[in-house]
Amino acid sequence: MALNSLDRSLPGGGPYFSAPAVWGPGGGPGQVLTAEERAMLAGIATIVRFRKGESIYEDGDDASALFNIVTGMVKAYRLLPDQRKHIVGFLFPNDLIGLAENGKYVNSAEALTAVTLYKIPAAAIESRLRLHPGLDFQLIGKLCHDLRDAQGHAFFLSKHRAAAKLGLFLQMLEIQQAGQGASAGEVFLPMSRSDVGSYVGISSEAVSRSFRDLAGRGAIGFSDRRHVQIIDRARLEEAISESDSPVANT
Amino acid sequence: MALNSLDRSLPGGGPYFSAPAVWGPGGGPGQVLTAEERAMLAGIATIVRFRKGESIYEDGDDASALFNIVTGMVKAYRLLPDQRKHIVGFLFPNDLIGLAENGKYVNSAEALTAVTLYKIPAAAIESRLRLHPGLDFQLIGKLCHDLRDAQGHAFFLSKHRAAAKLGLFLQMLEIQQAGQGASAGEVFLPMSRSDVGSYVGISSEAVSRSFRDLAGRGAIGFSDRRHVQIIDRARLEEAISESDSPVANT
DNA sequence: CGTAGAATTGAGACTCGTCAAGAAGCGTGG
DNA sequence: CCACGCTTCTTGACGAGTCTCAATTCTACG
Repeated sequence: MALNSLDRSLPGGGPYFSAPAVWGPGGGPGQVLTAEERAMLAGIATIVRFRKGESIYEDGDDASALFNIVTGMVKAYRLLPDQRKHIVGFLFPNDLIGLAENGKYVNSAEALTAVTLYKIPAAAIESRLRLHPGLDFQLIGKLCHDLRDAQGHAFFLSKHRAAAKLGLFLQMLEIQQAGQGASAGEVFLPMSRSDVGSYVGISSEAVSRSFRDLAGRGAIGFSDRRHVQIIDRARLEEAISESDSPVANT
Repeated sequence: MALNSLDRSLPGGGPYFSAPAVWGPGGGPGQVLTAEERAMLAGIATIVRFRKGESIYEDGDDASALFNIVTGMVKAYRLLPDQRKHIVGFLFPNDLIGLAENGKYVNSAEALTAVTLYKIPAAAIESRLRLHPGLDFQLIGKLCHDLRDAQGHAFFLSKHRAAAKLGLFLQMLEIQQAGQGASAGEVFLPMSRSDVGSYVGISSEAVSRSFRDLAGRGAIGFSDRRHVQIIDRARLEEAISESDSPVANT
């Protein structure tokens, strides 16, 4: 519900994504596409929708398009040799998904909620980038951002206590969702406990237990299995930094 | 020693980096800079050297330049609030380091060995990118590559057994170093046990113990604390996949 | 050659993974 | 609308693996 009270109704103005400046001093919150750039992209993009649980693309498929999320949440995962899934990230409105390597997707994406996206054909991308020099700066900025996301993910995993990982995870989701207009302190968890566990590197049972512990400490509260509210930030921070990750002095 | 028998002597032909194609079917091993592009970069780049242990740049500094490693190895880390270090990656010849956000570096870099790099002033980058449309494709490719590296890092951390993490770590280093002309099966570890532990998410003691165990199994051997050889790849693989990471079905 | 830091090794505590059972939620179909 | 069944989630008990603390050995550098 509260996921996109952002002023961005579906028939809206075309693809949209932004990211902090890379080299410049960043004279503002973020670089954004110009109106012309958006219009150009809108000309080649189409709107597609997926229901909860549907697959958007799969690992190894030919990368026919790049997607720009308008509404909803998506999980990106990679299939391990033993058929299990490793969650590499969760994606939100304005995110760009479907980056490829050598023309093939390198992971799979599935809708966690109903999702609306702009689908931008891959064939059109490269040539358009040449014509619109500003665009690739956007893309570079976006990639840098994704890179930091991945490093943040690694940071979760480097924590050893389950409660610390989940605390950071909740903080990340809250920041994301606050940016989408959700009420502060409220976090929506559309993904399963298994997905959370796979992302932060613990078992689904440990997810349950640690959520319960955090709630017991008064740091968070559940109105529903999928809706958490952050009650006491100090206690949450405390849980995150208690007996931190191993080593690291040198 | 064996780190750069690659045909790339220091007075060489200027900055050099390559990465797999992103969207195209990738008609080859990698996109590389054209001779003109390298010449152009050489015109604005200078060569700098650092001794083992010296700091190349630090988190929060103004991002004055981008660096391209010619020779040597570098560690990138982030300082945690409690003054400890979290290793975010190890970098090798041809890697690009010093990406920034809003004009500030987002992590610190330190030489693990004697290092030679091209220093490319940040001020010159943006304008040059506009003049040379091919360059940003390079950069985009590079970023995608780094992104996958970070995801690979996350993958280490998602493994729970220490031996598995170290096995993957050794494989990663071997691949890197083989590309630099090192003899196959030989891995050089210029970083401390603490650095390794911080990177793969275990304590330095666990690094010691697990290396010993891997050696005991006959998977690897040490000629020296810093020089490992991979003796039995099958056994190494075995150690990596024994009782994999937790959960992940859904 | 001596000292400071790194690496190794050992012993004990604690967390989390695994296995297993029960509860709760969701969708389907009557 | 309710009943049914399946999946997901929660909770418990046990065991394995790693962290911590601490002592010892090794290495590198002055």
